[in-house]
Amino acid sequence: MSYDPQELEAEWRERWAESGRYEADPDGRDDEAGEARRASNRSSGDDEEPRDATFVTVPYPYPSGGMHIGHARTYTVPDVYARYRRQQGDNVLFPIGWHVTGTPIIGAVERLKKGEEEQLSVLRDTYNVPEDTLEELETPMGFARHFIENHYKQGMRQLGLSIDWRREFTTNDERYSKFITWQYETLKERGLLEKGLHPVNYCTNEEQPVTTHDLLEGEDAEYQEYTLIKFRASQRDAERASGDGTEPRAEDDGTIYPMATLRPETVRGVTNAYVDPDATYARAIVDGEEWIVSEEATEKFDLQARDVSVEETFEGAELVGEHVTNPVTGEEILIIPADFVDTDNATGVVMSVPAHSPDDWVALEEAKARADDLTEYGVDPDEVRAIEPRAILTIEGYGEFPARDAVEEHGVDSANDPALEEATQELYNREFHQGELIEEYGEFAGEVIEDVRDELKAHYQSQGAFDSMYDFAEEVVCRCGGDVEVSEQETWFLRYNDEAWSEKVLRAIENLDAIPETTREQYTHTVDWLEEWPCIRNYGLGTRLPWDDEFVIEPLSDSTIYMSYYTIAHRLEDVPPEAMDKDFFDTLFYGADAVDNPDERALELREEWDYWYPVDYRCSANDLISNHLTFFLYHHAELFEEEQWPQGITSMGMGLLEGEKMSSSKGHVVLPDEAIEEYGADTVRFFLLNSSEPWQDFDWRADEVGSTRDQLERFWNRAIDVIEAPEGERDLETIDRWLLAQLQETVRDVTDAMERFETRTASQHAFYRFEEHLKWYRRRADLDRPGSRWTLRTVLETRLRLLAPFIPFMANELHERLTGEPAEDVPWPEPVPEFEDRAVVAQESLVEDVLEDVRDIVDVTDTDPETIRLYVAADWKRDVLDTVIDVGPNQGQVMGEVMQNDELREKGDAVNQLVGDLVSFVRERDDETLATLSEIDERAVYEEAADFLAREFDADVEVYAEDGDPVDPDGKASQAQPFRPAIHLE
RNA sequence: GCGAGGGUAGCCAAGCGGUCAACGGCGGCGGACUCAAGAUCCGCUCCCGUAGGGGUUCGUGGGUUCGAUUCCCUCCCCUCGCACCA
Repeated sequence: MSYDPQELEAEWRERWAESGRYEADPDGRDDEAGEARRASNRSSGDDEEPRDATFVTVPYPYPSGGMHIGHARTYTVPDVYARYRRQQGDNVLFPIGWHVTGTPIIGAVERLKKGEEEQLSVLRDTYNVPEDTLEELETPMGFARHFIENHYKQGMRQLGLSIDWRREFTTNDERYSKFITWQYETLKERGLLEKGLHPVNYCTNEEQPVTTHDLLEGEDAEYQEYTLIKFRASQRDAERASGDGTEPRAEDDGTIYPMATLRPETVRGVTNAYVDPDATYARAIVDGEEWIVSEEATEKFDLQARDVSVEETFEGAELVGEHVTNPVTGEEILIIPADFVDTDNATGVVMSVPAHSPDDWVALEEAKARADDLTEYGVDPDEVRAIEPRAILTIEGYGEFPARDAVEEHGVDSANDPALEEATQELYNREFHQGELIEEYGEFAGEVIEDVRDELKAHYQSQGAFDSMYDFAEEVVCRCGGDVEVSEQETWFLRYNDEAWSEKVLRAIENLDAIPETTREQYTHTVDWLEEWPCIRNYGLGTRLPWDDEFVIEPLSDSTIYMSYYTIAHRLEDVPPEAMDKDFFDTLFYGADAVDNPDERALELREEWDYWYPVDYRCSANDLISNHLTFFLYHHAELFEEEQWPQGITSMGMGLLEGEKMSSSKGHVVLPDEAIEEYGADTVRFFLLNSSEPWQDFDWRADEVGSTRDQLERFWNRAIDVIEAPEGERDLETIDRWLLAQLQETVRDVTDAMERFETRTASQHAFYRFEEHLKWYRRRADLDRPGSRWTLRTVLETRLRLLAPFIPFMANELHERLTGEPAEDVPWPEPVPEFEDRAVVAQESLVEDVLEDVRDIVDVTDTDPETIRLYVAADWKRDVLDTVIDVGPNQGQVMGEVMQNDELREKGDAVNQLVGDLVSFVRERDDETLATLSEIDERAVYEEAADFLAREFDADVEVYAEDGDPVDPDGKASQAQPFRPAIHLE
């Protein structure tokens, strides 16, 4: 009966689907499927004891594309745990749903409808969507449905995931929306939602907010908050202007020239300003003040919720030569022209801090060099040449003007030198972390920038000297071709920085089983820096904001407590959506007393919710810790009682394909159904769970998957041999007991590992490590003996149960053939005390040691011995060992003790040497091992193994006692030490 | 920069104070079986070695210890997250 995974797996899938094997209902709430199942389930069939409810979840898939092998692991990890807990006797619920909220699916559909080549290629080539099906994908839910049904669901079924399919839903379902509506109404009522302004990426062409996915250029661009330093027009210019007849720009000192910087602390180092003389600037009334900024900037301010009216526009050249006053120092500075000014960046009026900015240093040098040319703008060249850098901080390792040092050190020779960028980066960094402000900064003097920047900024902001704006550092373009700017929009926020709320979450984190443990700190850290979260969007699939249906609740905000929805999702058919109002859910989650007139149906559902909740384990991904998983904790902490808070979260690593990141757009993915077709589902599962622990990254390498498949096939063939051989009887020899002892150890190791989600360790022990034991056993034992056959059957049965969570198809099939029942229907193994035997394990390792030593000698001497003589150490040596064990591994003390004995004293140096060796021997072993060893009759062990060794080396094997007057041609016998026999080959 | 994780033999990867030249897998080499190939089984796979031995190793440089791959510190390098994106 050869291994045919396709056929075998198809049968089991069929069987599971037909019997509703994984449909889980609360004990006591029986349906027919549950009855039938329990009747066939030995572990929980007759005894009355209720099973523990275990609830495992995994983030519902987002079907904006197909499923790949990385997803396969994500969903198989909880499946393995679910299967394990079922064998442990638990009632286990593992449900799944579909997340369609937000814009990615809509975006994908749009791109498809536009006929974008890249999108078509992903659909056609990566995900094998048939040409005539493409049309069905042209609506968002049509698109989602396709991937749900043809990819995810199919992949999950093929993998053998033990999902209760009755409970699936999408987040666009009417009833689900009712549930989310309840959630947000409740949060609003509790004051955890807040309305406010928030910066978003905004397409100026489409006139709407856009997501990262919508961007053509600048996908990685992040907007920054610039500080605006509000320089004011100087009186002097007004006078001068009226004197010489040119149009005065600054009629009075109320006109403001906002200059943007990311380093507000440099305000005291500004020596001059730059404008682009050829660009267009504007005089605008901004929030009631008169501002001079670039024309582009007026649009930005308008988008950023400021009240802007442009009074007039003019050339930048008109600003050149004017003077403005520093709002902090009161100093006047000169505006000069520069071609490097980008008017589309921030305000288009640039301040210059030559002492601390290599860019500005170089620019000033160049400005001075061409000062004479500036007369054409009416600028006095001497005034330009008189501009001196002004230092505002001190930093170790630099002179008065750090920018000059940086420029010199990096050998920057012009404004276009690439080294300038490097010099700037380095200096900005160092100044930020090490620079100390000079005395003029008063309360901030002597402080390191890093510590006071925010405070300093707030200080001047409150005085009206500073303001702020958002802008990108690079150009950002929408897929529609439109310019993307930062806009401030009215939005609703979840107040994740609310102190009382955060406190509760921190408590939830404390009590959480965070796997691996190192993630706990990441949760705490996230809670610490999390601010308000804008929880709505202007468009997308999902639930409308209950009190303003212009907005949709965004994906990370409608997926925080949906695990509770699984508990009732399959029983809502008879509840009309309109009945699912606030009272309904209050009753469901808070009980009959929570409302005046509790809905009977809700009360009934409440029992099931209560039965399954809390979530025992959520298996998720590392990169979701800082948002989804923390939000999940937030909402549970607020909306549910502490007993219903999540018990555990397992964070998973990501997947690589042949050492590289997977990418569906490049077609660099492996689809589960292709992999399953090629290798079988058991192989795919086993590879995914065995090649690394869940939280580590894994690497799908085809040749290793292939070799995993070979290993499983070999396992299958051996198992079939055992199953088909006569049963044998329990008539055990030492080597059988040795194998059974190893089996108990394995059961223990595997169980411990499973409890900690260590799927790699567990499957390694159950499979590979035990294969090593079997390898040895096959060499050592006579496999035709009835006792051996009994042993091999026992071992196989236990291992199949241990492996059933990993390779359920094969393990169930083989177990059923062996015992008449599938492995999943019998209990998880426990160590059998009768077979635990440290002594037999220790003895066997002596045999392994001797085998290895003899082989070493054979190799080194390149001989083929006819006779192998083993000499077991003399009794007195054993006595010395006992002394070392008694006294402890201390050379001096042991010698003192040993020298009391006249006989030993006579042996002199030999004893000293022996004690030295035995001291390290003892030091390297724990007490239990030593105790086990001291019970062993070493000579008997070798005598029993003599036949085996003779077979291995095709030689005669003689065992002697060193002190029994042995045949000793080369005088080797005296080399014997306890547990290390002397060896002679001839 | 901040937070987290990691750097182990040709590759992947375990070990996390002594039993470690370091589990296991892949690849490579040799042998058995076979007409042959595949599969399977056995052995070898840092260097040296005609007796089970010796030498040098676990990113770098220090330190703690009788003893460190394992603990502490320095530095270098890599990966992930840092938000309104699922």
